Amino acid sequence: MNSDFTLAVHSLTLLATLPDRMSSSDAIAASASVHPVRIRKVLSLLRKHGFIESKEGTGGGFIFSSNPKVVTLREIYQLTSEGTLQPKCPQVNDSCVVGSNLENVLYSIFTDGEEHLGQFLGQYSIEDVVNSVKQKQ
Amino acid sequence: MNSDFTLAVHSLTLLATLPDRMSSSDAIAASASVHPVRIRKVLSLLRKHGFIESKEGTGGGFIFSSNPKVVTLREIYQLTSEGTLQPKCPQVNDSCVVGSNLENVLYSIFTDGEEHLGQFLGQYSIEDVVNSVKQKQ
DNA sequence: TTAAACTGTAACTATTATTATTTCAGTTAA
DNA sequence: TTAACTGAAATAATAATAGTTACAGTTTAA
Repeated sequence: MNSDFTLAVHSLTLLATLPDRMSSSDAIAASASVHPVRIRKVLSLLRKHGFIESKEGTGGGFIFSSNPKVVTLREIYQLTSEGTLQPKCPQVNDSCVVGSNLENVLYSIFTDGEEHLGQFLGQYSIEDVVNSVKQKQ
Repeated sequence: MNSDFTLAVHSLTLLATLPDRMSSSDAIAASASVHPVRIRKVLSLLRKHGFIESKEGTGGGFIFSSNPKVVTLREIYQLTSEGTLQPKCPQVNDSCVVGSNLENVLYSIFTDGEEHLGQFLGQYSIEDVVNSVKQKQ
C-alpha cells in the first residue's frame, strides 16, 4: 500500500497524543522522517476531510479536530489508498476472450475484497493505535 | 497490487481453457499484452509451484497441470503479491515514540488484514474465473 | 509596521520501482 | 541440422514515488 496511508496514520496518531497544542508540519515531518512539504500534502487532505484543523502564521500548525475514538483506519484507507488493492491490468487485448473480460471479473472481485478489508480496518480507531504504540513503548 | 498477480491469473485462466495442448509464452504474452520475457518469469514461478508444466523445444509451451477447481486466487496472491498490502513506512525515527513503534503496530494489523483478504480470495477458483469470463463474453 | 514562524501549493528534480528489450544458452521435434 | 521453443541474465526505458526549491499568503509579537 502507498505510504500516504502510513503518513496519515502517523500524523493523526501524533496529533492525538498532543491534543492541547498545535504541532507544526516540520515537527510531524521530523517524526515521520519525511520532507515537510510531503507531510503537508497529507495533512492538507486530512484537513479537507475534517479530521484535523490547521492554522497559519506564527504559533500555527495542526491539531486534531475530531474524536480519535471514532476515526478508524478504514476512513484513512479510503482517503489515501482506496483502489490500490485493485490489481493492475495491462492494456486490454480485445482479440482474446480472457484479455477482454478478465479485467472486469477481477475488478468486481477486488471491489468486494476492498469492502471486506475496509470492514476489517474499521475495527481499529486512532485511539487504539495510540494505545498500542504506547504499550509497545 | 502488482501486476504479476493479474498476469498469473490471466495465464492460468487462459491455460484452463486450453487443457489439451501446449500454449507458447508468445501466445500468452500476446493475450495479456505484455512482453514474452515478462510472462515467462511469471510462468516460471507458477511452474516452480506446480500449477503448470512446461516443455522446451518445438511444439513446447505451457499447460495446466493441476485442477482449476482447486487452485484459488488466494494461492496466486500468496505467490505473487504476499506482503504488498503492508503499508510502506519510511525509515524509522527512534527519537519519537510514534515513529519508533507505529511500524510494528501497523505491521501486526495488516498481517491480520492480509489473512482476511486471503480467506476472501480463497472463495474464488480459477474455474470460477473462467466461468465468469465466459459469461461476460 | 515589520520580522519571524508558520501553512498552502506549484513546479521541478531525484530516486526508486516496474516493465520492456536484448541476448544467448539449452531443449526438442521434424 | 534447423526451426521453434523455454530459461534466465543483463541492460535500457518508462512510470511512480518522494524530495526539493520557491514563493505567496497568514498570523503573532516585538
